[in-house]
Amino acid sequence: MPELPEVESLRQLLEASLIGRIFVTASVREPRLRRNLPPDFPAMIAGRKIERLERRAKYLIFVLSGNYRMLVHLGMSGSLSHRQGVADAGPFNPRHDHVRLDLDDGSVLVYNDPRRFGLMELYPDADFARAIELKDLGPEPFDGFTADGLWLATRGRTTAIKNLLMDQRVVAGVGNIYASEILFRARVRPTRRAGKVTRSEVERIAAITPEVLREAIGSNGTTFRSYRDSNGEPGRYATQLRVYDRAGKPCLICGELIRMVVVGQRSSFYCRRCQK
DNA sequence: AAACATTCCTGCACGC
DNA sequence: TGCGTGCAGGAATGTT
Repeated sequence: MPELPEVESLRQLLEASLIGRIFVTASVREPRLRRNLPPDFPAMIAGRKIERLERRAKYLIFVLSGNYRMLVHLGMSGSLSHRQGVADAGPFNPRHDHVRLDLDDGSVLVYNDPRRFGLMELYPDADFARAIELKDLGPEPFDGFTADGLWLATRGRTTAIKNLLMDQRVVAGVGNIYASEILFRARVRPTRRAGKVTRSEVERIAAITPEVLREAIGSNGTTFRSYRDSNGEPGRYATQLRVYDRAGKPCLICGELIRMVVVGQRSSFYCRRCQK
């Protein structure tokens, strides 16, 4: 499901209702996620209070009492829903509700992920700093991502600029949908060799990246197919997408028909007149 | 029925 | 040769 805007929207929503809550019990119906959930997962999380909810790239971080953290990634198809009261916690989807976390106020947090590309992991704080999931991540788009950094990352590179924008070591949180959106607004074709992108284009990309993500967060993200927030509401940004999934439709700027091209095995969309 | 909001791993080519 | 890096492709998986 999620790129940065969807995860951040989820974080904000969950934060409102989850801070101060305590995990009472946990049940694991299907431990086989990207990595297997360990058998002691329920025992390790029980009794811990949620002190803060943070986000890094596309990861959600539950800061727990007793110096523990829970890292959650939603992969392609994951979702977290927070349901008030056990009574309306069901009916659970028997196949894809993999983890159920019961809280001290009777509410329930459910992790659902059909394709199971996602991740849930508990770390003692001491190990968290070195968590392999986080250690190679680049700067956050709103904090530390600069034109200079992107310029350096592109020099001498022959891969397409869109691949680089989706490389989590270059900037953390941009995925397939927003990469197309960002490059459309920066007027750079997704297929351009990264090393051939000019300094002024790099500056446009670096400036527009946080703008697009910020706007998407403001709309609670994009619901293209299945993403729902923790209340089951779809994101509203889908109606504001300018090129993604618009192949064959007129460019909103010039009317030229939007093209679809595969870059790095992912569908990419662009306007051949507006984007060089 | 091909395509998919992600990440990780492999193998090959190239340069030192 | 051996090692490091960049890049492309594939795999994990269930739905629509």
